[in-house]
Amino acid sequence: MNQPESRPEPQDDLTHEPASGSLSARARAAVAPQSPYLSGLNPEQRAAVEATEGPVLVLAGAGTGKTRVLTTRIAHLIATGKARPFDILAVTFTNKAAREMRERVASLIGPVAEGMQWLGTFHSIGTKILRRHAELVGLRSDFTILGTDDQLRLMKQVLEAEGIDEKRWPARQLASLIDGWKNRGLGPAQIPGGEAGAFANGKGGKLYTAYQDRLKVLNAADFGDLLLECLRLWREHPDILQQYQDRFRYMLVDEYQDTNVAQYLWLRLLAQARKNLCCVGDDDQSIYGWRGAEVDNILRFEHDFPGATVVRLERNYRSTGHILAAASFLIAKNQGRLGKTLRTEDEPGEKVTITGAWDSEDEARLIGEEIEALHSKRHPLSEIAILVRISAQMREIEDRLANVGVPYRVIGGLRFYERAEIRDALAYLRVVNQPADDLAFERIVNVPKRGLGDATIQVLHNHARAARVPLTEAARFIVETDELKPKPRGALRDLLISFGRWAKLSETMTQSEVAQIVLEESGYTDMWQKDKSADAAGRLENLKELVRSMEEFPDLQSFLEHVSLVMEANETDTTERVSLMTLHAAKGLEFNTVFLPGWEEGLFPNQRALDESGRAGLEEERRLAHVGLTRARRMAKIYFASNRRIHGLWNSTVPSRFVDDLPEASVEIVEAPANFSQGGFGGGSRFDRMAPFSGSSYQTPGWQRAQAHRANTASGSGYSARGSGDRRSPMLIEGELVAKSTGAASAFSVGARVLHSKFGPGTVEAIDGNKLTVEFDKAGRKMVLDSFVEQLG
DNA sequence: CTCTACTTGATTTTT
DNA sequence: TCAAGTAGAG
Repeated sequence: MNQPESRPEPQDDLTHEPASGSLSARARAAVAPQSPYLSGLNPEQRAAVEATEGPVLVLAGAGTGKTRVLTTRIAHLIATGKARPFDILAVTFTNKAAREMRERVASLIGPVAEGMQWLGTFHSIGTKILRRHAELVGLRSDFTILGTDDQLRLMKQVLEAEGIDEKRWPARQLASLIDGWKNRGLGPAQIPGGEAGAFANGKGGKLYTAYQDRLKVLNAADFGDLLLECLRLWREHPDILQQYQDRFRYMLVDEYQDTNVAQYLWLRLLAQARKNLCCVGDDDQSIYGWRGAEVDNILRFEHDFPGATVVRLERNYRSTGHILAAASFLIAKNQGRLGKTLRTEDEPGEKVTITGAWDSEDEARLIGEEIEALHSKRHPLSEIAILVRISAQMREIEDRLANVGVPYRVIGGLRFYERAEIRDALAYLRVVNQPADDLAFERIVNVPKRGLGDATIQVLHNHARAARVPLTEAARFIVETDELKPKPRGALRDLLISFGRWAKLSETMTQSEVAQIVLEESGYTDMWQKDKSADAAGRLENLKELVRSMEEFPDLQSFLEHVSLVMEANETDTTERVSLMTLHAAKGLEFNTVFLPGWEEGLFPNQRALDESGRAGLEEERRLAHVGLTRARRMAKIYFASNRRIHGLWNSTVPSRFVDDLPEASVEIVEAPANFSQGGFGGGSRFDRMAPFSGSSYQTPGWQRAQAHRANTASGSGYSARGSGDRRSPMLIEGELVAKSTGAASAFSVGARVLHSKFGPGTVEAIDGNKLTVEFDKAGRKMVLDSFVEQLG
């Protein structure tokens, strides 16, 4: 929700039966035939919009007008009188998507869209429902929504109370375990026997129960609860479920491939009665399996909802031919998919380019130069994006862009409300608003430093637990005793007095005035003003922004609600900048030109994804590659580096297998310009003469070998340019290695002892073509090209 | 209680 | 490499 909870709702909300035969409805239906909103749709889109009754699955490939279908469908339901705005449940994953949907519906049907009170994220709608029936799930209607940091703090308390060593069994791990259960819709009583014992010698289940109990005591819910408790509510109170089934005459879900089991169950319960459920998604863009999303939900749809209408949107309106061909060819390698074939009527356009760099620094340099060139040809910087697999790749690119003076902006990272200063400020306000909010109190009791450290907190906890009262109350008691030393005792008393005073103020002043005063008097603003680190100024700015934004809300309560679910940085920055973000953050966006660095085995596909999830992991990585490519409208530029520093060590790398998954006809290999400025040999000097890419197939082993060779040349000259003491002449190495890797199979065998020029001696563990997995004595396990090592002995 | 020196370990992230 | 989080001194 992007508006405060106080929006007026019709009183008859849950009981009034919509009169589908009413005069007004019939009148609106009569207008429908002219419906201008349908005119621009292609036949498939139109089918998806007009199939209003029964279950509908819209498989919407990238750039096929998914949002358009969704919003037009809503407009259609309303305009034809089939539903009133508040009869429609429309769920998204992000607030941004919800906001955009609301705006676009409004642009189609006008301010009537304002009446769509059930348009929002799963979590905001879950919250709304829970607040109405909070008592039935053991909460009060003003329950607090916990962020991840509060969650972790609470988790630590639970571990401590159970006497579990937090070093051996980290709270983080418990948190992800419990999150996993919640994602699967499992309450403490429902976790499978084997899994309950997965943590702290069989205490997993017990800890989950204890955690849930603590949440209830604190009158709090974490994000998972916002859905899970709805499920419990509906299962235990079928009459309430029925109210909502009646209420939501039509249901729409965006990004259905991202739903987890809990969300699926949530939707299924609601849709059971009327079955007017329309899910829009793209199995090829499912990239959140690691946080509980079940691609299966979309693959299973027809089975779960028999008789479902399935509409495929395959006409792409975004990308040119070659880009689309590359993306489609790539994703076709995946097994577990429903299968779509994207097509475009656009021109073929430019081929997807693949550029090899010597190392990551060189890669950043090449990208920087390319951007400068585009910029000088008046390509807008705001239409350029650099999409990386992991955020660690960003630094080097940022450095380079900053160096050459290309303005950029990093998208993603911490949300506004996740920043420490915002969470701190909110914690103060939470305690003012609700003195029993232990988690908030604990967060700020010693921020800024007041001399109230672990020891004091421990005393407070003991008292609070013994007397079964909140920390603030325990504190009030303790300052009257002499249990604490004079210094902390005085500090604690002062703090309590302040909180009393602020609470009084909040009765008469507006919440932003109160916030201003609280931040001043607590010394919090002072703390950052004294801080001389680079980001202190920004933090103060954020605090100001927080206070300012509070003015829009009727009261503190509704502000806190808004902020825990919705708040984000306001992006008013309109300057021309290149966007830098992770591939995950890029989903749903599009740019004229997209740079895709780091296409190397291990990095992308990410080794860890492969290790942890095997083929499923690989396919998700491939979908990520597909998402990356389909962000581009006119140009997609892939890069790989032959050497990359990982965890501080230089690794030699091989190009990603995804490069080989691309269709040759839509791809162009670009020879990176020689890097004279670094005094190197120029990775391609010899290479150029050999012209290995002029041949027919770059997908053959021959191309692989060429890459191997290339990697060699690059590292050889690269290292000698760095003067790192490579005694052998690069040219000589080249000769050796070419000879070595020309053979069909690797010259090495598993168990062989080898020597690598960078990593030293090691043992070959596995062989995959010319790629060796070697366990190095010092450097650990690495994947290297066979051409990089010498046989020992 | 706080500050500094050290160990440790390291994707992707919305709500 | 480098950031975050912990252990021990002041």
